[in-house]
Amino acid sequence: MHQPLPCYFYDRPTTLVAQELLGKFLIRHFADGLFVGKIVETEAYLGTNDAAAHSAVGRTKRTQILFGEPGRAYVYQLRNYYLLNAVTEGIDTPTCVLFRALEPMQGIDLICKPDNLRATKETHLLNGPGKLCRALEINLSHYGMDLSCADSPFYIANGPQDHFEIEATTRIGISKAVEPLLRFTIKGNPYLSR
DNA sequence: ATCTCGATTGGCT
DNA sequence: GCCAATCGAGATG
Repeated sequence: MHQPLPCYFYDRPTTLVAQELLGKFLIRHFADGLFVGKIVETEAYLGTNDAAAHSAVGRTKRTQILFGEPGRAYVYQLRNYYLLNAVTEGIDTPTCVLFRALEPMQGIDLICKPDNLRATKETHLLNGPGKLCRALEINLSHYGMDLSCADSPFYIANGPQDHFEIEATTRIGISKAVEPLLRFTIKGNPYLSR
């Protein structure tokens, strides 16, 4: 029923993919059931021409997946947290989209683990790139995972045909390439970060 | 081996 | 709004 988006969905300009991922579903398989979250906030990282992108300095062990096939998961660690991205565009184009916030749609009881109890409000459970990975148990073991495969622990699928307005703002938490409007949100959605 | 820094978060002023 | 926690990647020696 939740059909994964094909890998060619990601093989397009990253700013477009970042906007089109809004409203899509992230499906997470847990042993106890299925969690579904709607993507409500993303950021585009444009690779070689983007000083804020990890791949701006070139190919490293950490960033190698960005140079490969679109539709894979780029996961990396920042302090105590993991952050999830989807690789976009073609081979040797090291671009990606960061998943920054989800609106829970189904299976919210599956993610109310001890680490998340402090987030008493439902709107504060998945409203940040580190928080959503913690809640969904996403970590470095998912580095390079195929986001277009229904057998993966999690993948991206179409959501409902809702109408919403996309708002573009500056990206959060970076010190280089601050100006471009590469953060995209579903305008007015209550589950956004910040 | 050592140093610097960060696509964050939570707590405090 | 400010700041510390905390730790691996990447750069440098």
